[in-house]
Amino acid sequence: MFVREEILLKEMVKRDYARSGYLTYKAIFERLDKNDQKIFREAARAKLYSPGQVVFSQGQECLGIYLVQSGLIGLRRFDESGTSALLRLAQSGEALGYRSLINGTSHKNTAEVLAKSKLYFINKSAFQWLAQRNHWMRDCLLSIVLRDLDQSETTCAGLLTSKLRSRFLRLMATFSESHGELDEAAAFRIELPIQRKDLADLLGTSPAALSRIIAGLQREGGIRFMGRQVFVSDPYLLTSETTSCLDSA
Amino acid sequence: MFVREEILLKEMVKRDYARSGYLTYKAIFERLDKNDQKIFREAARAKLYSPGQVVFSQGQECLGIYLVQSGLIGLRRFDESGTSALLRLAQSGEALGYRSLINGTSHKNTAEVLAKSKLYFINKSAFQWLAQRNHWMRDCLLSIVLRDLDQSETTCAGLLTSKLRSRFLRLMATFSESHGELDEAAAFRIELPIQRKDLADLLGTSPAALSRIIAGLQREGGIRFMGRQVFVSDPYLLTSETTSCLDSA
DNA sequence: GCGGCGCTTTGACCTACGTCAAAGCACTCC
DNA sequence: GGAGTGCTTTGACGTAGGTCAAAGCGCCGC
Repeated sequence: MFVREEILLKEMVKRDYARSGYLTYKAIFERLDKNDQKIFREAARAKLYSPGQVVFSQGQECLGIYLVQSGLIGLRRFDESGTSALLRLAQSGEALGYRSLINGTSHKNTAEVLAKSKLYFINKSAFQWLAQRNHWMRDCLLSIVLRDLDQSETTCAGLLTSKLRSRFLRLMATFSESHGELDEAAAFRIELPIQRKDLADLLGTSPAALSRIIAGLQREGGIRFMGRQVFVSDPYLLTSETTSCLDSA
Repeated sequence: MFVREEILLKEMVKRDYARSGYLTYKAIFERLDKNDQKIFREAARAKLYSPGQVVFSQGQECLGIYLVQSGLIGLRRFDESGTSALLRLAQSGEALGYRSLINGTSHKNTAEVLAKSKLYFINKSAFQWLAQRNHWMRDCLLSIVLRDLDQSETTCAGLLTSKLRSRFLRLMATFSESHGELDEAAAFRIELPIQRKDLADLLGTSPAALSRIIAGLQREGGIRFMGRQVFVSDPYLLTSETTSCLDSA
């Protein structure tokens, strides 16, 4: 049992590394030639945002792309009746708004700031100029979009088949990859980047229901929640949970 | 009221037209030069499938792409515990499996035949050869994937915020675009392309629950279900329904 | 015609989750 | 310090929808 945990943790760290190696705008920037890097740099406008601010709104015309330098942005979709859901989070290295820019539509989602963030803005024409001259950028964008699509379909599948509890644990598992670290006291420590309300929106539930799920998990043991800190003493909790709870029987 | 219905129906037909004008593999084929069209034709292998057959399975290596000539294919995702969900449907004109081909991964979904279908198979190397020589194909693929991503995010948002009933009505609305027609008796007639069981899988529910939703709608009036035929006498049903039923108050 | 098979509907029951409101906490501002 | 504000948790209650099993209903082959 102990050995298996060791392996699991190494596995987690490895995945973490793989994740950071993902295609980011920085990788794209570095592939530009000197001249285009200059164009890029001159076009980029840095701006600081604080929580609650809106970067762009659903339905707005797309004026350019935003690159997340630091912080955390949430992409939210509103339906006709005004209710909304958090579709995904964008963190350091990711680009926002390029989709609408590519196919010339208005923004499909609202980008809202969840934590103090620094973004670079690059206007439409500069981006298109660069994309025009660097054909390989299309390929990069294609693989980014493919990855996003796969992620979206994965969460879709989760929503179609799994209960709240399972989805929450899976969400914790993904946070453990991006915001987790080994801990001497617990086996694993996760620093949640967002508040309960937003966690709830990400899971399509209410803060109240989420709170109960958390209380339940804590009662059962293996995991402890203190504000935004999560201590996982049984890492299998995060990976083992499947839809039908067959393994708990 | 009557006038508004007329407008709505015209609107629907217009959207239907727009939909058929979407980027399909046929459009791509027609843009190839004579020589590449020949390569394309020679590489394509036609095959007939009947309901229940599996075109390719999740986890399998991707050997090439499939083009739907006629019929209907469902893309299904299984999770670790074996439960599955129908993520989307692919009909005439659409391509399957190109995603895994582009980024060189194994298939993420299982393609299952929902209605008697004719597919063309194009092997990996022929496709890559064509894509190599025709750079604009990347752009086409990019916009196809962007559209798919938007669709996926839209259903995701629906799952996060809406109740079964609303999602079902929205599904009917999309079917009305692809499989609906004006009808002299009812205002609108939809021929559902799939059976209840699959409808349920598409909505992430059980056939039993779906059956009750249908019975309920029928009791309230404005829509009638007879097997796979749906008669909509109040087209607003399909579009008006939003999450919180504010408008029914 | 009859039985047999898969799909769909119905019924009865139960649970997960939504909703609303109150109370508990943490943080800031005065 | 105390009041105010926003987030989170808890409680009480209602309901949508899951589950299982039985019954209805085409549809096919014989």
